[in-house]
Amino acid sequence: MARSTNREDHLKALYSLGEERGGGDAWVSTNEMAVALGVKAPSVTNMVQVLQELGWAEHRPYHGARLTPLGRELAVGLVRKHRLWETFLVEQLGFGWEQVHDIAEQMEHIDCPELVDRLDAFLGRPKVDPHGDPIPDAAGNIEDNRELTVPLPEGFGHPVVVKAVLDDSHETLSALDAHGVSIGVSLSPEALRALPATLRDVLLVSQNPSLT
Amino acid sequence: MARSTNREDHLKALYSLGEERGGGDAWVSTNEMAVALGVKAPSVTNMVQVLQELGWAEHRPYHGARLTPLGRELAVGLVRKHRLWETFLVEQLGFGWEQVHDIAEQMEHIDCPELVDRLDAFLGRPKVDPHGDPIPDAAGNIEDNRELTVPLPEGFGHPVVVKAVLDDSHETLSALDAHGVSIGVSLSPEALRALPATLRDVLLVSQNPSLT
DNA sequence: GGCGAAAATTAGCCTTGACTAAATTTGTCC
DNA sequence: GGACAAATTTAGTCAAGGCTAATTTTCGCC
Repeated sequence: MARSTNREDHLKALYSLGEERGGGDAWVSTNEMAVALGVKAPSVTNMVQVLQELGWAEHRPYHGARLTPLGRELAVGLVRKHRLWETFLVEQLGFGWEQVHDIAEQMEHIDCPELVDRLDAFLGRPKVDPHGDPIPDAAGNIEDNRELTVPLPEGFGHPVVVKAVLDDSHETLSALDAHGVSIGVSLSPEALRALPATLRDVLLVSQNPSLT
Repeated sequence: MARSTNREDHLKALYSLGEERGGGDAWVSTNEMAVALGVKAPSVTNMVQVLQELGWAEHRPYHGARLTPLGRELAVGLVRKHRLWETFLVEQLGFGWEQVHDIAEQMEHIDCPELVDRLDAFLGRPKVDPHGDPIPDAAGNIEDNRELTVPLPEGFGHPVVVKAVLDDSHETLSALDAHGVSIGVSLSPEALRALPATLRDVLLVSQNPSLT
C-alpha cells in the first residue's frame, strides 16, 4: 500500500486529459497518460488496471481508460488541494505564479481532510487559483466562470482582461510575466499584437473590461 | 531514486535517538530504530547500509549506527521543516497542538528550500514550536533555551511555567490539554500535585515565573 | 575462559511500480 | 476484404524496501 502518490498521479492525469477531451466521460488513451506522466506506456497500463481494481477507473483494453464517479470525486479533491496550495504559496508566501506548480504537486498528496478545510477557510475560500483556474469547493462543485473566450485571432479591436492561463508551466508563465501579463491585467489591442502567438493562445480573457 | 521519504525517515529516527543518548556522536542500535520506525530490524539494517553509501551515516556492524556531519545537517533540516510546519498549523490554521505532529510528518518531506525560508519569514522566524521545542535556524544552529529543569519530585514548593513538552504524541498532549496545561501556562504547586505523574514527567518548566 | 541468551546481520522471498522487447489489436488505405 | 503501421498490452526484468527464518556476533555470568 504505502505511498499512494503514484496512484494519485495517474488518477489526476486521467482526470486532466479527460477534461481536455470534452470532460464528461471521455476515454483517454494510455499513451497520452504516459506522455503526461513522463513514464512508458506499459507502466500506465499496469497502473490503470490497479485503478480499475480500486474502483477509480474503467479500463477498456486497446481503447483507453476513463474515471468512475468515485474516481472523479477523488481527482477533483486532488485538484482542489493543488489549487488551494498554489493560492497559499502565492498570496501568503509571496511566490511567483510560475514557481508554485511544482511545489503544489508535492503538497497535494498530503492526506488530511481537516487541513484542506482549514486552509480553504484561512485563504478566505478563494474561487480561483493564481492562474485563474477555478478551485472546486468542499463538495466537489466547480464554478467555472471562464465562459470568456480566447480572443479571436483578428479581433484585437478593443482591450481585454486576462482571466486565466491555460498552461501553468514555469516556462510559459515566466514568459508571460516578462510581457507584463498576469491575471486581471487589461491588455490593449497593441499589447495583444506584441505578444507572441504561442503566448496569446494560452490566455482566456474577458471581452468586456467592465465585468471584472 | 524516487521518493526519498524512507531514507529521510530513517535519518530522522537516527538523529532523534542519538540526541536522546547524549547527543554528539552516540551510537544507536538498529533495533531501537526499528521500534521507533515501526519496521523490523533487518529492514533497518538494509536502510542503514544505504545511508552509509549516501555518506549520511556510519554503520559499525553489530554495534549500531551514527550520523556523519552531513547526515546530521540533513536531519536538522528535517527537524526545522517539521517544527516550522507544526507552528504554521497551530498558529495560522488553528489546529490543536495534539493534532499537528502527524500532519507535519508528511509535510516535512516536501523538498523546496525556498519554501522553508519563506515559511520561516512568514511565521516571524519563531524560536520554538507549539510543543516548546527549539526550531533550528537556516544555518542549522539550535538555540535550546530549555536549561530549565523538570520540577524535582518533592519540590512543588512554588509555581512553575511550562516551557516544553517532551512527548509530542496525540495521547499525551490531549491529556495535558484536558488538565489545562499548555506552553507558557503557570502551574501552582497544587496544580502540579493534581497532575498524574506520567504527565508531570514530560514537562520542562521554568522555576522562576519572572523570566518568561 | 567458556556458555547461553539477546541482539544484529544475512539469506531468501514478496510487492510495487518502472522498463524493454515481443506479441496483439485496431484501423486505415488500397 | 486484406495488409500494414501504429497503438496497446503482455511477458519478463529490475530496484527499492519490507518481511520471516536462519545464522552470526556480542556480552554477561559462572
